[in-house]
Amino acid sequence: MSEPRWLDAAQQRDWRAYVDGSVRLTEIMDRDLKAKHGLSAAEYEILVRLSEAPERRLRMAELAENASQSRSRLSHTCARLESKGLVKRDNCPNDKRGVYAHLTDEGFDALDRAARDHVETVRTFFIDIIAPEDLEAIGRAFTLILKRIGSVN
Amino acid sequence: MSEPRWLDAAQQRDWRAYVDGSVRLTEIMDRDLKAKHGLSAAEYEILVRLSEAPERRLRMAELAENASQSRSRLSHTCARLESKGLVKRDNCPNDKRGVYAHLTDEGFDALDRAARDHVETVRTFFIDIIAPEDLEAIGRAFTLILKRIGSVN
DNA sequence: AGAACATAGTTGATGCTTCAACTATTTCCG
DNA sequence: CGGAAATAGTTGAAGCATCAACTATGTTCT
Repeated sequence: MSEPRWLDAAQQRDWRAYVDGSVRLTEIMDRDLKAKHGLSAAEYEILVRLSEAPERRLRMAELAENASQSRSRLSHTCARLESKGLVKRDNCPNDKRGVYAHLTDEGFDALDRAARDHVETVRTFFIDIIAPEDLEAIGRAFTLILKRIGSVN
Repeated sequence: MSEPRWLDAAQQRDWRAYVDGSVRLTEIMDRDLKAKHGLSAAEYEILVRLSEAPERRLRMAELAENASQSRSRLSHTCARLESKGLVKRDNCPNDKRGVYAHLTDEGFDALDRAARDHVETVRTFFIDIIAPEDLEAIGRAFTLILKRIGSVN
């Protein structure tokens, strides 16, 4: 067991800023979405991904992947969304194990309303206060992180 | 109700990279900490903040603030940590409403062990793959976000 | 064909988070 | 002083996430 390679002062400062900032940012956005539209972040993310899919529908596994959720979590959340009438699930004709989740018209409208508020919050607490070149740096960094995580799983 | 100011393609790309990346990064780190040391991220964060405080103790409210947790959540999590013997709570002599949470020796050791693994994970998925100047950009950006959020509450 | 294995998705139990309500103490201010 | 309001912290209920177990179907290989 070798000595750990501790972070230097600058690394620690930046890492901490990220951890604290992202925790609080997430909290604000979740609360906002819930208060104004009754949607959890997980639900919102599912609606977004479905809205962008061809014919506004996706297989459960693909939806789980896109929304960065476990299949179990997706099943539960989808059940809730379905009971709200925002999503509907149908059997897949080709693969009898499969299920398509698709956005209902009502779901699309709910998403549209939520997204209009959401983008303002994203601007207020993220986009509009970060220098464009820093935003690019964030994009680069987290794309790398995603790649790194992908290569592990 | 005016038209929303939608994000342009680059902003959307960077924002999405951040959202997806941070969700998956958090997930990996939480899982790692839980598997190797039986600690949730919330528990770990509390131990860290206590370990850095003078005399390794803090008032509950201050600890909640430092660890970015609600007081309610802190109460629950502290109760769990206390039952594991990692933290102890005592009444505050000055303020009879107040409570000090302090790290036990056992808690300090548990944190030390966890931190040694944690720093490696942070390096593997964050520090070591991000260009230093991009890391600085992240530090700058999230410090601004924290300031922005702080000025709201 | 058919046995072994892999994949798709769901379910229920357990545990953590959130929210609102609550007690107790302290501060503020007429 | 003394009542109103603010602050500290806890609690229990309800909601959401995680985990392991499970059913059902599809794929592979001999």
